[in-house]
Amino acid sequence: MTLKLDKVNRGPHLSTLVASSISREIAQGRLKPGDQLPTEQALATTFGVSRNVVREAIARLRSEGRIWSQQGRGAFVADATNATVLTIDYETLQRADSFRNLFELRGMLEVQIAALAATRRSDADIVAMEQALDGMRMAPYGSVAWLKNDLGFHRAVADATQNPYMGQFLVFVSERVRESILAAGNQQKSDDMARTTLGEHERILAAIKAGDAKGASAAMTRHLAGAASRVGLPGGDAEAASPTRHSRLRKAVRGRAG
Amino acid sequence: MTLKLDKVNRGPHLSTLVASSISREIAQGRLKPGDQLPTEQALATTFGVSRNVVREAIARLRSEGRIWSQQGRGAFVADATNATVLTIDYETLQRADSFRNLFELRGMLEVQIAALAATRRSDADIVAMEQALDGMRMAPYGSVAWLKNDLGFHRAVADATQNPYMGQFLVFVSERVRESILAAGNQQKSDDMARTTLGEHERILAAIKAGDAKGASAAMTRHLAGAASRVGLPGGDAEAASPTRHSRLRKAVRGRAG
DNA sequence: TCAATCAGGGTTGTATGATAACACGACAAG
DNA sequence: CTTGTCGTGTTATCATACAACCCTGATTGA
Repeated sequence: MTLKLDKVNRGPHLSTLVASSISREIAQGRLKPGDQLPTEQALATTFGVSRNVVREAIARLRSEGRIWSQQGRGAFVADATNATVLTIDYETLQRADSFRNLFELRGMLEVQIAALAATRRSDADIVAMEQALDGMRMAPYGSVAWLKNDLGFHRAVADATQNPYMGQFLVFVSERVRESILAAGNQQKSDDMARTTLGEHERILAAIKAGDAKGASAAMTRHLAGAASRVGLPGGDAEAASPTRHSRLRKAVRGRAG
Repeated sequence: MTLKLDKVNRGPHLSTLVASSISREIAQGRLKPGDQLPTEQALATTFGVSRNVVREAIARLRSEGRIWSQQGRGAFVADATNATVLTIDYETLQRADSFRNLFELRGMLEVQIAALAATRRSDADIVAMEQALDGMRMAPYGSVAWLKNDLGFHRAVADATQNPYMGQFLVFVSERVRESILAAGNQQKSDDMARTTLGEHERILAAIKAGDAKGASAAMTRHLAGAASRVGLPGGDAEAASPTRHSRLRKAVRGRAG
């Protein structure tokens, strides 16, 4: 509760600043689970805002499961596991290792998603992937349309698992990865990259189309390694999360609908 | 915008009801991305609440990335990919296939997390796992303390990957799995289950301790298959997400090897 | 003594009105 | 056609008031 908000800072809403400020107090342990927050009035005066703004901030934290409040008593910090939403604040996203870690997590998900998609994909899923691929072919590399279709392809692969949470999680992680790339700001593009990336996508699609789970995850692993190197990351990390290292244990998974 | 809130309903906050109501409008497609929401005043009158309540609801939706607003213009529905937080509402959680899908996602994460943990774990990570295991041994099966230490063990494994997002995601998914179990309400417990579960954990720990990535993921796969059957799910589902999909191996494992 | 009741202050939940900041179109002046 | 101004509508914020509720402690009654 030390931060005094500066009115000159007129970027985000005041309630956002208050919320992230309280959030930081919790994350850094100055407010522990079970602790009672200062009263809304007290928060309003310490932050130099109206009680209304404080209430909007608290409503936000409450919806995230970070705090809970009871009329007549006050607001209290909730247990960490009570968090009902998963959020990565921009501050964390900017840390140097954030990109690497997020990329690793995404690789973990995506390599297995590709394998599962190969065994479960429907014809409609294939069509969605091909449409996204066409969208990438027509857009310039790195453009908004390109990125949109790139994400759309990966989303289509995830949806082919017939598990809606796969797509939800993958898109979330992928968006965070993209943001952390922007935060780092180190990216160069070339026509060669476009061709390479498209080829990687095509190989993924071919494997999924053929119902080849092993081939799909392998193609995805290669794609992620390539993507890693394209944004200046040693490609070995994506592979560490891939099942390729357990290849002896795996068998070719029988395809379903041909 | 058809719902008229009933004041008699005094469970959650009014802002929560308004937020979920608008949220539903978006989810069901009656409000599409780019659409402008009614003015705060209009929402207030249609919902029969004060403008203050509407603002708290909007603050919440804005923090979730579902809408964005600009002073002097209005509030607009954001693109689906703009979601800055990952949230699974209780309504979705109650659906019959939710548990199965979440369990599959968790398995995907956890099996690879186990392998990665085996190659990266520090001594402190091992200590944390052993502490959680001790906590499980002393608590009655299914008790709050037991569940807490169970989650603690899996969290310790995830933290052993030295990637903070692993634990963050795993805990989030695990909590949703637990909630969906509670929503389904089908669980029976026995002392035998406690012993079996503990044994599964011990084998995971042993493999991680030995730095055996292959063994760790295999042990985790077995554990998840066992956990699935304990909550009345065909164990094959967890296996579908694991890289050790191998029916012969599974047969050999059945009946507590090692 | 002990238990029940009640009054009071403090806190959150909600309502209401007002003002500032901003966006946008209409409209007149050049 | 361009530009500047103004009026209107909307969000962002402030300030105040009241209702609902919790907690505590005093009062009361047995």
